[in-house]
Amino acid sequence: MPPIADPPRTVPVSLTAGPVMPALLPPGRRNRPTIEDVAELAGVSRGTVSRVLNGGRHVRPALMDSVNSAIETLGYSVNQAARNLAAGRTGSVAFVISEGQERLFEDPNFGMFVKVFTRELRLQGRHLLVTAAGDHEEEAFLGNYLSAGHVDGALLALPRLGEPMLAQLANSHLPLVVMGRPLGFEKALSWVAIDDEAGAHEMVTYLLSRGRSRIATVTGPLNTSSGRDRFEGYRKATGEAFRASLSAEGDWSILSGRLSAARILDDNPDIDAVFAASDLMALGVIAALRQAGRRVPEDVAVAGFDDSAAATMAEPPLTTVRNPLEESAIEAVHILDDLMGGRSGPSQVILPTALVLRESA
Amino acid sequence: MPPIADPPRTVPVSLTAGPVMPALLPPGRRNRPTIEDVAELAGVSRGTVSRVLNGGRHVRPALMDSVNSAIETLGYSVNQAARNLAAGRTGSVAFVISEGQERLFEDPNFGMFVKVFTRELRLQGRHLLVTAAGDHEEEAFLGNYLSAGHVDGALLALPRLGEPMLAQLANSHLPLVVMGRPLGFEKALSWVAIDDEAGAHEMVTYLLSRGRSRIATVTGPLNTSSGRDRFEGYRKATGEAFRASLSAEGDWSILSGRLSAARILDDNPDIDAVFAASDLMALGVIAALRQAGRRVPEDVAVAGFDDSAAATMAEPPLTTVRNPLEESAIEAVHILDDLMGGRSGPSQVILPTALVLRESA
DNA sequence: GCCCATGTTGGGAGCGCTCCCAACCAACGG
DNA sequence: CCGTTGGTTGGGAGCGCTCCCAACATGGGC
Repeated sequence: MPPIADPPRTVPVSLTAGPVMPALLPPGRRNRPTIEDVAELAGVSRGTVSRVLNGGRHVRPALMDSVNSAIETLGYSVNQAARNLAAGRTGSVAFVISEGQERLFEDPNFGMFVKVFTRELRLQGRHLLVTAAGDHEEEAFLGNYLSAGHVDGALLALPRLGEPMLAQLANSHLPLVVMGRPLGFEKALSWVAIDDEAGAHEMVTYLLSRGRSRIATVTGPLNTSSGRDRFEGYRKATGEAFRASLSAEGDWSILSGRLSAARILDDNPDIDAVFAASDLMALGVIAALRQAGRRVPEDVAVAGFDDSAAATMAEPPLTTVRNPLEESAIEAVHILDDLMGGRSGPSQVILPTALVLRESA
Repeated sequence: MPPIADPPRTVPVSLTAGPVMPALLPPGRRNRPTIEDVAELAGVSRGTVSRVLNGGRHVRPALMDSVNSAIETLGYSVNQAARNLAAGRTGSVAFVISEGQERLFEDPNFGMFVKVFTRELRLQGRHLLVTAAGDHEEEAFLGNYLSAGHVDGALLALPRLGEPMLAQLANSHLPLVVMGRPLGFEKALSWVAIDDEAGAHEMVTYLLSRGRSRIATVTGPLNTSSGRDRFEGYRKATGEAFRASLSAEGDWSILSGRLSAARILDDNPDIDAVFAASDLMALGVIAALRQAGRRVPEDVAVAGFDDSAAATMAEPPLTTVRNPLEESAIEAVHILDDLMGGRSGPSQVILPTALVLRESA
């Protein structure tokens, strides 16, 4: 097939019914039926079709039916760009994460959030935009981008304290929902969190009730609210028995669990339980314990937090605290919807956790 | 602050509060400067600004500068909805995954793809829409949605053979790029894959060269091209020594690695190496080996595939095959861009792998 | 039977951009 | 000097929708 340069602009095509397409029509345009086509077929006006499309208020049932069947036969679906332009919204919501650690992307929570956000948002006809700020420069850029009206709202997962972006966005008038408790902005912002402290407290109390008395802990990063709160739960539950040398700070990862447990074990060979603030760290703890010749759970009980997939796959299966991630995500999207619709002011939700008993403790 | 109805069009507001907004302005609209504002400030026409915005062809450098500085001072940024509507494209690209296994979302690859796709697409002014089809009904819905012109193109991660959606989409005229080799559509579609077979072959050959002679393998799912190809590489490298009982099929997960290795070990207590088709399965293999009293790598060498984060964190660190995920993702987005721009037809890319030697083998 | 409240319906006026054509300009050759 | 060429510029005409208002039904109360 020889390449043809500059085909004649007007091609004298013989009668092919329907509009002859210049073949180079921008992708996506391709004769999609418009609201006008639907209106004509249904014998109503544009306005009525639009009303049906938006819930059908003030439309007679009979008309609704004919509009709907016209939509069906034409295979019509609304053009989001047009809708967004006319309605003055963008139809998309940002999922903002600080990518301080590359690792965040390998975090199962991330995938879960993306999945649930996407699904729930689509029910509202909105899109999810995943945005990550690597360094501070990107962060500033992102802040501007978000404030500039490219999105209708944002879901934030900025776990660390004192994130500069949080302050910037909090002042931007953009509807926001924070995943986790945003320390310093608890009143001003909407957020969805779980009861980290209660969950940790319950777990440690359980351990105590099973006769374990020397309980160590590997905490999450103490510059995150979850890290702090879970530690606080541990601290309160241990009460008088609390000793600083029984705790070490991890970073949620398997490796940090192993290292922290090894360190604790050096100074406290007599521990009989370890509460790890995440399942992954619990995995590391078990590895360290084994290496030190301890049996789990006979010699040392191990408990995790999150009830992630890793918990069931562990050997032995992990006793842990259920972290209702999916519910959190759904809740967040609903709150954001209300916020964007001007239906409510800042609201906060704290979801309960639950003990999940398996074999490791 | 009393609400002000209909503020005069030009308000000499002090810098603090910004423009006084009529409170009920639809979200996202909020007085964003338009292309017209920029044109006025720069003393040119709308058309010229638009040209600058789209690359600046046919615009005098002097004008470009003044337009750009007007953009700067106004903090203007283009309204995507308007641009998309006028240009007849949607500005978004779908990332389609079959969610046969819930697990996919916990797959680090998923996060990596989302991240890289998002980043690269944004450079093109496009958005990523993550879409997953759970059951067949959702799948049909999704197929329609995609074909209906809601996106300009799609990136597909449908690893299993004979995905019905693949056939549907392949006929839809929608620009597509498949991640991995789409068996049955190798010629018709664009795709980006890695050389699974060569990578596996190289690894097994390496194991052989180190004196290991009874090499087992835990394969990936054999209804995926990667699963097949990696197995094929193993098979060819083992040559005459190949024995069916030395292989077992896994599903990429840690657990399946452990179970498969245990099974192989039962029949073949004398193996001296295991090639697992994924790092996660290699982790499971190591666990099973340990449980059976074998030392790694002294008694049995273990090799993985992917060079994921899990590989470095393993104990001992995993010898594995590097899977250039990020490069694949970038390549896919570029190919899709060319496809959407009508700049090229279907094209296929196979990226090379590389041996990563660590301590497990 | 008339009036008003309430519930529907039609269609004009944009939303902010790109596309495209006509108008313009400068430089060049004849 | 004029016509021509090729690069630049302005601005009209939409893209497909929502919003809103005026017009029109309908029905109950008087």
